[in-house]
Amino acid sequence: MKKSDRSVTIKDIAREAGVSISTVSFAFNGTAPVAPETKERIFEVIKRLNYQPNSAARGLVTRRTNNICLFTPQPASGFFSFAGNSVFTHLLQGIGEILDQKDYNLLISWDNLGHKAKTPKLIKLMRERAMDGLLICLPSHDSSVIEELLEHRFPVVIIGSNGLKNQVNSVDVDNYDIAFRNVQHMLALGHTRIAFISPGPLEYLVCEDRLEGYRDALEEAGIRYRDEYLFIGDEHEGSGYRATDAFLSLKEPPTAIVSGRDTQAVGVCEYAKAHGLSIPDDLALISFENSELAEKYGISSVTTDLYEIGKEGARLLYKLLTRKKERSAQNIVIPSELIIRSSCGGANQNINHSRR
Amino acid sequence: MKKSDRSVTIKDIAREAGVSISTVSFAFNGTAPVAPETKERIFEVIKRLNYQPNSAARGLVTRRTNNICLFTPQPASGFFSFAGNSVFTHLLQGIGEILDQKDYNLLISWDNLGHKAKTPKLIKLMRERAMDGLLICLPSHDSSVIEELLEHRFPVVIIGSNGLKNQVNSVDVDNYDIAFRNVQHMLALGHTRIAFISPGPLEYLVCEDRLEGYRDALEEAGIRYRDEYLFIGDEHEGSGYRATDAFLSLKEPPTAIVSGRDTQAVGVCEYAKAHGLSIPDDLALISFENSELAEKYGISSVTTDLYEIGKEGARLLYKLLTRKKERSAQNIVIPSELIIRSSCGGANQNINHSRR
DNA sequence: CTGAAAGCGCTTACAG
DNA sequence: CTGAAAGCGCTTACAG
Repeated sequence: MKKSDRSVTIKDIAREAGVSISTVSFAFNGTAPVAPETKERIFEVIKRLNYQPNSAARGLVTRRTNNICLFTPQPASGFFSFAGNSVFTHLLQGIGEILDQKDYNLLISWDNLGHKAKTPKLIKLMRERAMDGLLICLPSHDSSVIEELLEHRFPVVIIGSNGLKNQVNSVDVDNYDIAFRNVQHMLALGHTRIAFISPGPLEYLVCEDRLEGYRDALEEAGIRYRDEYLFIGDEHEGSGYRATDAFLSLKEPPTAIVSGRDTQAVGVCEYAKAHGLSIPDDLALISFENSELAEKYGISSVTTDLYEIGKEGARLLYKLLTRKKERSAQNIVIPSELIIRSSCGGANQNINHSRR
Repeated sequence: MKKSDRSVTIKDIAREAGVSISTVSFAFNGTAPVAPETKERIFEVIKRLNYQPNSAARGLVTRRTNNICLFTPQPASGFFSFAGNSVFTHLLQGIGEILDQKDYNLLISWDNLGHKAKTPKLIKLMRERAMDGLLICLPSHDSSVIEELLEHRFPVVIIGSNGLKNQVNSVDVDNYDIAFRNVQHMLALGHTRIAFISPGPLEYLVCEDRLEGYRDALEEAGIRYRDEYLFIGDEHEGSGYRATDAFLSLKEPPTAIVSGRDTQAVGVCEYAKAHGLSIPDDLALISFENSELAEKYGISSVTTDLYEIGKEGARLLYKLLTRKKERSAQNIVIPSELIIRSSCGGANQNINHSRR
C-alpha cells in the first residue's frame, strides 16, 4: 500500500501510465497532441487514481489562481444588507453563476464600509497573487485603493457607482436616470410638490446620483428645489416614517414622495396607515429597488436587478482576464423597469427605463 | 528601471539586502533567529519594495493555502435567504470576522441545495488543495459528499444539522430543544390544542428536529399528536397564512401555533388581521429566529444567532487546522433565548434556553 | 546567525 | 507524438 496521506501527483500518473510527466500534462490539459492510445491509458489512470492537479503548483507556473475576489462592505452592514432586502445574496448568486461556468472560484472579503479602513487587505491579496481579478463594490467616494490597483494594472470591475468613471470598468443601473424618471412620473401625474428621501448618507455615490437625478428633473420642469423636501434616510423603515412626519409638518407639505429605497417606502406607508392617510390619494409614493416589500405593500418601484449586475460584472471581469490587449474602460448600464403599483396613482402600465 | 510587470520576489529582497534568500525567509517569517542589523536591513528593503510572498509558491511547499471554503445552498435559494431574514449575511459576518483575525481567506461555493447535485465541485477543490478546510451548511440528509471528505481526513465543520452527528464537527442551535420549549411555553399558558408549521420540507434536518421537539413535548404532556395540526410551510409569508387558514377550518381548531420561522409567523399575523382575530387572545403564536420581523410584528420568537454560529464554526475549524493530534468530533450548541413579545400572551420575561 | 541546495508539483520551451 | 530539463518562488533541513 502507498502512503494514503499523500495526494496523487502527476508523477504517479506518469509512472502508472508509463509515460513522462510532460505527456500527462499535455493529455490532461489538451495542450499538445497526444496519441489516442496513450491518451486513453493516461485518462484511465487519472480516473482510477482520482488525480486533480495541485492548484498551487499549477498556479506557480501559470501565474493564475482561478480565484476571483468579491470585495464588499461588510455583509451585515446596514447599507447593503437589511430586512426585506436580499441585495447581497442576489449579487452573489449572479456572480457565482458566471464564475462557476468559467471555472473560477469566488473569494470574498470586506472592510468597514470603505471609509476609514486602511484596506491593505486587498492590496495584500493582490501582491500575494492570491486572486486573478477583483469585483469591488464600495459605494463611497474613497477610491485610493482602487487607484492603487489600477496602477498595477490589476483587473478590476466596479459594481455600482464610483468616482473613477471612464478610468475603470464598472456595472450599475443608472441611478441618476431612475431618479430623474421617477420624478418625471410624478410630474406627469400633476404633482409639483415632490419630496425626496435619500437612501443613505450623501457620501455614497448611489445617494448622490439619485439626488442629482431628482434635482435635475425638478429643474427641467422649472420647479424650485427646496431643502426641506430632502430627507437623508437610512436602511431602516423608521427613516421613511420620520421623513414623512417631517415632510407633512411643513407649511407646504409635499403631495408626492420619491423614496430612495423600498424599506423607506414601507415606512411612508406605515406612517400613512397610522395617521389615516391614503396612498396615493393623500400622498403619492414611488421608490427604488422593487424588492419583495414593494410588492407586499403595493409600492411602485424601479427594479435594481442585482442578479443581473452580478452576472454582467463577472462576465466583464472574465473578459479582462482572458483578453490579451488592454481596452479602455467599459461602463455597463443594466436596464431598469418601473413597476407601477397602487402607490403612485398612475395608470397600471410598466415603463421601460432605457439607457439615457 | 526594472521591468515593472514582474512582482518583487524573495530574490529581489535578498539581492537588495545583500543576504541569501533563506535569511530573508527566516526574517520575514520569524522562523529562525536573524541578527538584528540584518533583520532591520531586510525589512527596510521589504517595505521599500512592497514585498509580499507569492502565495502559490509558499503554498506549494507548506501545503497550505490559507483559504477556507464556505459551502452553502445557493445564496438566493428560498430556504436560506429570503425577505425579512438576513441569515446568510449574519453567518458570513461571523465567519469572516474570525477568519480575518486568523489571516485566512474565505472562499465561497454552493450547489443546488444539496440534494441531486453530484457535488464534484467540493471534492475537486479538496483534491486540488485549493482550500485548507471546509465549512459546510447543507440542511439536507444527503451526506455522501461529507463522508468522502471525512474519509480523506479533510478538516470539515458542519454548520447546522447533519446526519453524521458524533462523526463530524458541527455547530448549531438545539432545534429540538427550542421546539420542545416553545411547546412547553404554550402548555404552561394552558393551551392543549397546539399546531406546528414546519419551516420547510421535512427532508431538511432542521425541520425534522423541530418537528420532533414539538411531538415529544406534546407526548410528555400526555397530549395526542394530530396530523392535521402539522402544516409543511416554506420560507414565504404565504405559507403561514395558508397554514392558519387550514388550521382554523378544522372542527377542532388549535388555540396556539408554533411557527417554524418568523416569515411564517408574519403570515399568521396577516391572516389574523385580515380575519379580525386577535393575537394572542384568539390565537397564541410563538416562533423561531427572532429576526427583525418578529420585533416589528410583536411576535415571541427564539433567537437563532447565526452570527455566533458562524464565529464558533470558524473557530472550531481553525482549531482543526492548527492542532496536530486528531480529536473526536465536537458538536457545539449555541444557546438560544426566547424573546417574549405580545403574540403568545405570556408574561413579559425572557427565558434562557440552556443546553439540555 | 547565515548560505547553498534540494524540493514542493506543476507547465513549457526545446529536442528528437 | 514524446521525454529530459529548466524553472515558477518559496521553505526547510543541513552545514558551517
